[in-house]
Amino acid sequence: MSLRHALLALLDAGPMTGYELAKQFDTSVAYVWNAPHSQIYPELRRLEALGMVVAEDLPRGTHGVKRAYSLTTDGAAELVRWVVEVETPARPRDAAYLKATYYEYGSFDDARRQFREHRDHYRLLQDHWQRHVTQLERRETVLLRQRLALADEAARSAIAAYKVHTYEGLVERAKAEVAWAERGLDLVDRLQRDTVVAHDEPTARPHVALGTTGPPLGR
Amino acid sequence: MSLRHALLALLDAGPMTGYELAKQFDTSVAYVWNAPHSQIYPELRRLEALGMVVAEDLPRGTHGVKRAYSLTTDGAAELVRWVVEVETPARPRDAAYLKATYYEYGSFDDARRQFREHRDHYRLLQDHWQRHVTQLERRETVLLRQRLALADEAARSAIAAYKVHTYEGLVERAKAEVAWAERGLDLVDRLQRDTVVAHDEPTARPHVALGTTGPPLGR
DNA sequence: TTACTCATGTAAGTAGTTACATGATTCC
DNA sequence: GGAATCATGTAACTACTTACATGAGTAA
Repeated sequence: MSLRHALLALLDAGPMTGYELAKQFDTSVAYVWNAPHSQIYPELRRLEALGMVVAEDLPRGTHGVKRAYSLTTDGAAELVRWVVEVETPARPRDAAYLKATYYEYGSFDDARRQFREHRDHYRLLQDHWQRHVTQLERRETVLLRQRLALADEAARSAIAAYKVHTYEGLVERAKAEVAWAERGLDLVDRLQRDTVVAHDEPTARPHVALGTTGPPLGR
Repeated sequence: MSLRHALLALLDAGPMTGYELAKQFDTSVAYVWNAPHSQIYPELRRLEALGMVVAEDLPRGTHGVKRAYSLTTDGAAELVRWVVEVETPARPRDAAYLKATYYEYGSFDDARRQFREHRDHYRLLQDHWQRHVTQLERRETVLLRQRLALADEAARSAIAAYKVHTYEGLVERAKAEVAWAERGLDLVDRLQRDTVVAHDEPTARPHVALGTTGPPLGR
């Protein structure tokens, strides 16, 4: 249940509305944890019911109202509890790698397309993450500044350093994915050189048991 | 919806019962995609209803029956369609990295514990994946042998090579995670050297807005 | 007879996705 | 007046988790 804790952590930088929180999930936090507003608003209501945040109704314009949420001591305690807690890691579930295991069902060109998409995707992510590292190092992000302004002198370097370390790790991860995809492209070239299969023909076909054409009942 | 396709791919090696499929998810496939039997049995029934697999009732012992599933042509077509399709990558959702962004809420010792757990976890995974690579290279896994036996001469090297490449990628990934955790441990040492904070004291504390101790209404 | 593996399910709950829905404010 | 942004929700659905439930077969 990390959405909850991501929200609590964001609110530690200061009161925010659901809309502002959702924007954070679209920008800075987005590349570590992603959540749509349809998940955020109900979760804020739950956190409020649990006493972990309090909402203040703020006027906007003449008729409008918005709700700014802030951390309570209970919310702060839950945030600390979560950070200290050692969780059992989530079970692996990687659609791209699962699929890569079965690229032989497509043609060499199909495999190449997949690897290229993978490479391009992680190049973009690498760029995003790298940018974020730079911003953190220069203390350019609003959220980090707010956190640093509220923090003890002694804590400041650690607050920034952990964030930099995390995003640097993500940059390394992205680089590894790009390298994997590039090695994949080389592999496809090698496989094709060693075979007579046309570049746009499936390399292998699934094996269907005889007489199992599926029920003629229609589906 | 990769569970479906993982099942179809596994069934391409030959007919299997739900139980046998679940075992595959506990062993070989487990470190790429994981699914409990409570998810597998209903999905097999759905695939049957869609005509993508057919079930055969096999006797076991004197009274027992078991259902062995095999691919239909529709199932095989769906498998190929999935492999060729380019999917939009899943939104990032990494609980460990999200938490690492906020290690300052714990003590230096807490951060060290987290990094050590991370390192140890990925060392184990690296080992599992490395073993699997070796087994694939030696053609020792049952599933791979069955696939190779059914396949064209020309396709054989590709079938094995894609799998080896995938698991080698996972090994690299695990190494990167171990390295990240080790750099994290170094970082904690450096941070501690530069500070007066005791090793078991929180580095920073969440900032609670004044007067927001939570509703006294109880929760 | 006891313990283990084989075998197949259901049920309740949580988390996440996608789409629908509405209205105010601000800036051009 | 219209478009973009601010702002807050609901509803239906899918995927996954955890726990409950049951029973046959096999080997010590």
